[in-house]
Amino acid sequence: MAAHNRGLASDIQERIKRLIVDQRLPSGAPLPTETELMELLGVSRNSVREALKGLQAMNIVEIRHGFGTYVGPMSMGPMIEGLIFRTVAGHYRGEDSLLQLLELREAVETGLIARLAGRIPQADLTELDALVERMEAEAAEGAVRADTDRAFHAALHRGLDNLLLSEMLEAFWDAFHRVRTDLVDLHTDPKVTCRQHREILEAVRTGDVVRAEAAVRDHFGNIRERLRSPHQE
Amino acid sequence: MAAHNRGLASDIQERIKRLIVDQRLPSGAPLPTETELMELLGVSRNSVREALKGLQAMNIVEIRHGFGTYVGPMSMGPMIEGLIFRTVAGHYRGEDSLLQLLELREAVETGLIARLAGRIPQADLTELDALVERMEAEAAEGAVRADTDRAFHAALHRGLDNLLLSEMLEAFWDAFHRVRTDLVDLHTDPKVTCRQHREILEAVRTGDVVRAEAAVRDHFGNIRERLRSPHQE
DNA sequence: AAGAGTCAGCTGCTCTAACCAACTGAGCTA
DNA sequence: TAGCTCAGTTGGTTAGAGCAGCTGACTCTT
Repeated sequence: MAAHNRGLASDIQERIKRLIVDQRLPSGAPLPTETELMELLGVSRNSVREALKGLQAMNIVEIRHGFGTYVGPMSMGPMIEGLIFRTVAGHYRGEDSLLQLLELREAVETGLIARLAGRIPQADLTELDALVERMEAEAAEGAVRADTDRAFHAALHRGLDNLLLSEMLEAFWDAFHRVRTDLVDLHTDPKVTCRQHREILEAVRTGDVVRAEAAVRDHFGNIRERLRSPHQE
Repeated sequence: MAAHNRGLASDIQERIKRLIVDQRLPSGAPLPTETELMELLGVSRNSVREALKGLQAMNIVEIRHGFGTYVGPMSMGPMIEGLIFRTVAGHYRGEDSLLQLLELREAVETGLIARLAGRIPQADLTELDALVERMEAEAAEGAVRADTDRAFHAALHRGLDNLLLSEMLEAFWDAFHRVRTDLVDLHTDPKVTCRQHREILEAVRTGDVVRAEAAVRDHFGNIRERLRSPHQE
């Protein structure tokens, strides 16, 4: 039993969370209505709503106006928002928050590539081939679309069969991309980007762990260099 | 301008976030009181409070009863809670959520160790030595305290000079530890754990990248094996 | 009988107004 | 001067009223 000194709202949140865990409610399952919760927990409607707002912010519950309250997907969405806000706020204060975010991505992807090398399903390899080709076509026309880069990294990690890891990586990518487009202009050379993605793909295809790690480091190192110099306004 | 169709509370949250970013408010800076926000934004106190509850859940604001509302530390605290809840809920539904969490930690720490090898400040090395010794003393008496393990991993990554990374790793550690102690019993051999920590330390001290990576993988691999077999009730 | 429109009723959303509880700091007391 | 008290400020909680979105059954039309 926690949250005894931290206010009623926290207490209610804990009780609702317990309700979900104890009853093994899956994502999408309906929760009691506000009125029911109010009677069930013996608190006012307002307190119930404030508690739900907190849970909603963490994607633990999902509230649909005029319909009901449901167990949320518990995705990493809120973390993205939190990361973005933290990074933006830090950036404006002169911190190197965007660089820190990039280093985080680099650490995870570097740590994973060894496990991926030589173990990617054929289907995913085919998709990655198509993505690199699309990337090269887009590069020839000027710039690589953000979607394509995101899809490449997502497809790369699909073979891990680890939903948490995939979501986390996509969250980091999203946060980085949003802040990057809002705040700084990186001027990466699209052709270099393509070459680096192809290198990563070939390395994991052949199962060459060392080469794969080097390729990933190279890719991120490229962005990191661009990030270090020309971004202070 | 976003959040026009997602309710008043979201709208208010966006406006408060903008207030923080636009005015470059650092963590700990005071925000307007509820009454002031209510007048400033032209909404009822109730709506202001619901919006603040959401921001509080993400550590973007910090509310102190009878004192005021302040810019929050924007730490990873909420993410820990979210991760824990997600992992616990997933575990009870029969998913391998705890294993996924461990793999996430493994990925990050493995990806970082190469950057650390040979570059750890002498002061941190001294502290790590002391921690391993403490760990060995505790192992001799039965079991290694969780604090000690946490402190080792924290000290290891201090040299990175990346607050986001450090906080994220500690968040992962905390979430894993909380779920592990609540849900499963791993029965790791304390002496083996000690040996693995010492191996990691020696590898980074000598700057041997390959050995360091192997040591980290070995350490996590050990826990991973214990996790795979005997945990379904 | 089949389709479209309407409406009652659920649901969550917002507001107002009052009072409770925690903390601070000025002023009083010893 | 040290400590206490208390008024004022801030957030916490409750209550009740009315608004707004969604669903599904009912009705009217074809």
